[in-house]
Formats: sequence, C-alpha cells, structure tokens
Amino acid sequence: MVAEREDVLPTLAEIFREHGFEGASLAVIVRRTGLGKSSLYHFFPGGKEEMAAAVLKEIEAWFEANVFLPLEKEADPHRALENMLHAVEAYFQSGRRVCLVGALALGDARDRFAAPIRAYFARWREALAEALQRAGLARAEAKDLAEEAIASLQGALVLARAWDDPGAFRRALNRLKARVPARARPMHSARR
Amino acid sequence: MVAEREDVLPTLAEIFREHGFEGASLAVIVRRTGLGKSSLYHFFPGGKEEMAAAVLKEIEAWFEANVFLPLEKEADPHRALENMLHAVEAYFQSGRRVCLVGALALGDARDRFAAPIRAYFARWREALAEALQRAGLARAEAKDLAEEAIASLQGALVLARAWDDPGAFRRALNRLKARVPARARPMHSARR
DNA sequence: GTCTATAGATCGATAGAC
DNA sequence: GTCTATCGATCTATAGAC
Repeated sequence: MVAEREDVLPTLAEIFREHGFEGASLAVIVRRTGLGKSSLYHFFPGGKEEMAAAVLKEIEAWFEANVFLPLEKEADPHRALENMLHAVEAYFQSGRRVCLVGALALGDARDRFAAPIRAYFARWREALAEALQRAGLARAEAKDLAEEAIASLQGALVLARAWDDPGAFRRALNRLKARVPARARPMHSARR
Repeated sequence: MVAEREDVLPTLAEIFREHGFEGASLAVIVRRTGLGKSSLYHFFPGGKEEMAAAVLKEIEAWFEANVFLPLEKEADPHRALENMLHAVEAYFQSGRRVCLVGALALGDARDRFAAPIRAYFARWREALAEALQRAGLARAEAKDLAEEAIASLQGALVLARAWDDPGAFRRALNRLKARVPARARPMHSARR
C-alpha cells in the first residue's frame, strides 16, 4: 500500500495540521498512516522531528512551485496575483484546512522549526512584493501590502477555525481579490 | 506568596501562551508557579482543563472590560477605535505576546474550548462592528471591516512570532490606525 | 493547604526475530 | 521492511500524612 517515504508525507501533514506537533502522538500516526512503528522509524530514523521536518520541506516545495515561482514568472502581475489567490484557496480548502506553518509558529514547537517557519513567510512576502512592485507599487509599499495580505490570510484561517466557518477565509480572499489587484493594475495606478 | 486562586491565573496564562495546552505540562506549571501539585489540584480540582478554562474566562473578562465595552461606551467612535488599538497594543506587548485564544484555535485543544474561543472572536467582531456602524458605515460593511481588522491582528501575531519580530504586529497596528478610523470618520465618509 | 510518594497511562524510541 | 515486545521517561492525577 505505502511503499515510499514520500507516500506518507501528505497523511503526516494532515495529522500535524489537525493535532499540532506535540499532539500528534506516534499512536495517532500509526493508526492514521496504517504503518507500524518500525516502518515509520525505518523511513524517518529521526522520529517525529524528522517527520515534521520532511513535511515542512514538502510544503515549502509545493508553495515554491505553485505559489512563489508563479508569482514571479507570470508576466502579467494582475494575473499573477489572481493565480496566487486561487492556489491558496485550493490549498487551504477554502478555509477548512489550517496552515501548518502558522500553527507551528503559534505553538510550542516554534523553536524547533524556527528556520523553515521564518523562511516560508519571508519567501512568500518577497515573491508577493515582487509581483506588486512589477504592478507599479513602490518597493516599500509593495512589501507592506504583501505583508498585510499574508497576515490577513493567516488571521482568516484562525477565525475560520475558531468559528468552524470556512466563510471567514472565503471573505478574506474576496476582500483581497477586490482590493489588491485593483490597486496593483498598472493602467489604473492613478486611481487614488 | 500565592494565597488565592486568582493570583496564579496570570502566570498560568503566560505558560499556556508559551507552551500551548498540551505543551504546558504539570511539571512546567509547578516550576513556574512555585506551587506544588497538591496546591494546584486544590485550586483547580479539574486539573489542567480547569486551569485553561479559568484563564480563558479571565481573558474574556479583561477584554470585555478593557476592549469590548469601551468600544461600545465611548461616544466618539473615532476615539473608541483608537482606544481599542492602544489597548490591544499594550495587551499583546506590541507583538511579543501571542494571543492564547488564537493559538488554541489553531492547536489541538480547539474542540475542548470551542465555545469560549468562538465567543471571544464573535464578541470582538460585534463590538468593533457596532463602533464602525456608529461611525457611519453600513451594517454589512461594518461587520466585514471588523472581521478584516481582527484577522489582520491575529495574522500579524502569527508573523511576529514566526519572524521573532514584534515589528510585524506594530506595522499591522499602524496600517489599521491609518486606515480604519479615516474611513470611519463620519464627516469624511464621502471620501471614496 | 501543602508535603512526599506513587499510581496508571501514555509518551517517543529501540531491540531482535523474521 | 515489518512484526512483537518492551524499555525508560514523562505524563496527569491521586492518596495519605501532616
């Protein structure tokens, strides 16, 4: 059923998202993955910490390929921003899914994964700011707006989970859809 | 030193903020509070769960007295919003302190405290929307902007913790200071 | 109320047979 | 690679003396 180490990563990611790092006990992991302890330690000799690190690495790679790079490669910045919002909406399942990186940042495992957590958000801000800059915003303004957008999304995930209502995330996406691209479109940059 | 149950609540709150619910082991709590296990169980017969519930209740009461009610009682809505931002900045220590309610919402203890978590954010949005409405915004617009502001703050706390940089929270406060009250001021409502 | 001692469960991780 | 069995540490919680 599961032959490769990579095959369990999505399941592991879901487990860490639902239970956090401390809360994801080996008992839970064994049950959900269907693998025995020995198999898990065969794939991840470093135990839970290596499992979470591998998950973070895969998440980083996914965002790099599906969010960050497209933000920079797409020639039309307006379309680049729209693509990002669509990718994010799909990834977080319209708010039903929590951001593991954000959850780890708020939890007690932050120090353990400080570097990848820091890098994930920094990279996101950088790619988003770059697109906004190409869309006509000044460097400082683009960086600030990028940070605001990411914070809005992360906060919306908190609210969606607090209320058990994906609508909170959907509404945040709509606000960004209506706001960010409109300000960023070069041909209408004199709007304000 | 510590005679009353209420005296340990601030320390308990800080412990839960730093370690989360699962990560706050009794060993940590004993060490940080200076109380023995027996004393803790004397004050909180329900154990950790009762400790966290008491902390949440105190947080809710603090925000009710220092944030939510002032938002509604202050006659000048513009000043009410400024007061809220100042109170929030002080409470979260300019971003060095995490929001326990938000952290619990993202963590694995969400189900355990679903009701107070849900109520905290709902009450905040309601009080904020009420002030924005008095400031001239339509009901729907006020509710939406209130939700956006709260999400921005929660997301900024995630970023501040991820980057270990209180500046992320400070910048979010400044954005709200510059944006929310200006749109909300009734005499300039025709600005857009 | 606070102490010491400890129960009973679960934790992450390992050993060794196959 | 996967199994069973188990280690030692840590967990929450309790018992009983004072």
